[in-house]
Amino acid sequence: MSEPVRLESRWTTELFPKPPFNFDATLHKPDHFPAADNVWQPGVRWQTMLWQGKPLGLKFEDRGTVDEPRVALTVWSQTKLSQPFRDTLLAEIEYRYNFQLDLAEFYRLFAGDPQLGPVIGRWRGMRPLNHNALYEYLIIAIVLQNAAVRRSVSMMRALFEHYGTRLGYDHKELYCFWKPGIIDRATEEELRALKVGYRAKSIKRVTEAFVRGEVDEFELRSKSKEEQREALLALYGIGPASVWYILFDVFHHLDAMDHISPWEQKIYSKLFFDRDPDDPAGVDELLKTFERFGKYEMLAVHYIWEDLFWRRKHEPVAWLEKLIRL
DNA sequence: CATCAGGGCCCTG
DNA sequence: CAGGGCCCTGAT
Repeated sequence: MSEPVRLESRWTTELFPKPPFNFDATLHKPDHFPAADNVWQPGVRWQTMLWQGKPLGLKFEDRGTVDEPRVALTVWSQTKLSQPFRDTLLAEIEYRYNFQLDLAEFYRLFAGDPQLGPVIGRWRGMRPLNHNALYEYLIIAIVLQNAAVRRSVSMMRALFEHYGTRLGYDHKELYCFWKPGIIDRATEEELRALKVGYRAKSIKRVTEAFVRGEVDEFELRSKSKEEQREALLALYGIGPASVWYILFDVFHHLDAMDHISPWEQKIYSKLFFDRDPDDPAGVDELLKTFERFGKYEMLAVHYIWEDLFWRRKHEPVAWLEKLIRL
């Protein structure tokens, strides 16, 4: 394997998320599969990022408290970053990481909810976030389709190893996403050799749409949820399940709870109705119970879901283990 | 060893 | 609008 690209230039700044802010529960989601572009340990997250064509190595460090948040951000790069570049980078990070999200109303409305209230108590300051650009997230979504965790992990690793850029910074080596043009020049057969199966076609077609400039992530941000949904569904290989993830994670629609796949149905059914996963509550019944969370439907589900996976991180949750199949 | 279903999606009828 | 097929892989 060739030498990684060493990032020698370094710049440090500080970020001030809106309180309350829970660093670990925001920067690490225990239900996400591990990938070669990031590492987390309590209080620190290393994450690569491709911004305006430049591969960057980011390091976020918790330097505050839930009520007085302060995050040190160090950015490694190949060459010194200009002030305008730094400004757009910080604005992008603020957007993706949801640092200014105001959780006050959500907490006020649901602190007394018998199920959500205690979860909010445990995870005050947790917010949803997305580290990736839309294109990158679409690739992740494709790799998740019709595959269990282990397979998704191996497909993602193969893609990084073949098309990504290995970066060395802060004594870590991590992969950075590729520019769409790289995969646009690869053939479908070449992708299939990475054991992504029929997803090769979707990866090619989605990449092609970006290379042709048919998708503009920044323009989409200002569109309505329905317009975003329509634009995403128009992409080959992107269906309702992937769109549901993207509307919440990438476009921050806190109410986007409209899709329940069979394995998730079993888990929700146990969580919300304490039903045996082998005899789960119906999708309609589940969607109906989520309605009580109104415009925060998906945020509420996110809280309850993450609470479960954090619990699992500390001690195995017997009924859950057979449902997630590593 | 063989067969099968899966943390979707597309396409066909 | 229901249902078959698709790459692979692990489970049976």
